[in-house]
Amino acid sequence: MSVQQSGRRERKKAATRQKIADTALRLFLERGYDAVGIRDVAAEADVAVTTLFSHFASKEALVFEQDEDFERRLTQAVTDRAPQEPLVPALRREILALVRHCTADSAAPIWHMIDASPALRKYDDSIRLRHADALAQAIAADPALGRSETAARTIARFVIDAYSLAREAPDPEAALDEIFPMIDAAWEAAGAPRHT
Amino acid sequence: MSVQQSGRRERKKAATRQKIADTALRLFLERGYDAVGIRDVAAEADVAVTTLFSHFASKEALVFEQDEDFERRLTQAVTDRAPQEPLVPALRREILALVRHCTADSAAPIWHMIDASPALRKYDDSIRLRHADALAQAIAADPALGRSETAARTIARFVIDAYSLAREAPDPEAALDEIFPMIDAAWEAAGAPRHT
DNA sequence: TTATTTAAAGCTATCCGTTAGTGTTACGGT
DNA sequence: ACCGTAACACTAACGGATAGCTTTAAATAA
Repeated sequence: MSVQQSGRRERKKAATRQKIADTALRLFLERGYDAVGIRDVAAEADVAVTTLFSHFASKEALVFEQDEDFERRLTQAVTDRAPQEPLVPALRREILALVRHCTADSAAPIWHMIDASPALRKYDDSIRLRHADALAQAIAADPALGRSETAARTIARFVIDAYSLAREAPDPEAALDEIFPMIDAAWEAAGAPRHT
Repeated sequence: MSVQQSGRRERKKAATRQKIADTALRLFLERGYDAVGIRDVAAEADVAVTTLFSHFASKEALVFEQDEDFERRLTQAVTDRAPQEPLVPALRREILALVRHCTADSAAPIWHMIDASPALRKYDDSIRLRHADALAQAIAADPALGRSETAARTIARFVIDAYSLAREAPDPEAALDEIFPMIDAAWEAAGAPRHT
């Protein structure tokens, strides 16, 4: 039961996963998401359909492969911020970085594809909501903030809203400039139940 | 082209639709959403599967039959409010009524079923987002409010968040008491670009 | 080394939601 | 009475996803 980190097995598994993801994204961008079937992806990646689904939970998940650290980055923006740095600006910085990342030219075709597919949009929405839950937990867990759990959940949602609103806005950074003062005001209005 | 409201045809169509919805909801509550297939519902309602799908766009839509006026009620809360009544309290009243409606004992089993099914939760989330778009339009269309389109979209999202957060909270009304002051602060912070 | 265990991948067959194609019935307008 | 068409039915299939079982090959024990 030695803890071999880089056995051949795990490398091969990771390679298979990567090959599937790469193939899928390539085919999706070439022919369109709806025009490519799971069987096409599996055949082109030279794996069985069951293997594909042992690596990815659904067809949509193939597209959001890279997006995995979104949740981690947001929660770390809360937990790893400088001592006594206020919450909202820290979150704003991270959201700005994330929005820039997904509106960059390199990511544009992918997000264009997502926006064009109802199934992908729906999937994106639902993972964002799960991210909001994680963010809410991180906020609620910080005793220095001293807000109720409801306030934490609420602000977490608002921050996720900021991300998706900015992503869809014609000028994402200007949208954030407008939304975050609103979030800040909401956060202040939530008050600190006990701060003596 | 007379506007016959109660032709036999339309009555029969409505009856068929109602029978399908009733049958579906009954079977779902009896045996569980996942344990009942579309073919089961169609057989029990004595219609063809294709007929079922000509009345409802998806299996999930069968569950949200009643919930159709959600969007209309919210947008009307904006457009039909008393002259010069501020926006946020009007929205708060309506959200409170909607939350009470869906947390009432009669609706409890349905919402329990929804919360238990990932597919239904996802569907619910996505229709709420579409409702937010409609609400944003209603807000942006009111010249008396004088907020930017981004601010309108943002507040609309926040209001929808309030609904779903309250619905899931242990004490929904207390949650609204906490969330709406935050929304109000956000709305005030958005300011009125031109009000002279 | 050889043997054993176990994780990864494969194959087959199928379920289930959903849709296309094609009729058939019966209501409504003329 | 006639015709157009809306509602519904039937068959067949498509595409995503899964269950059950076998095969391959890496890790570990002997």
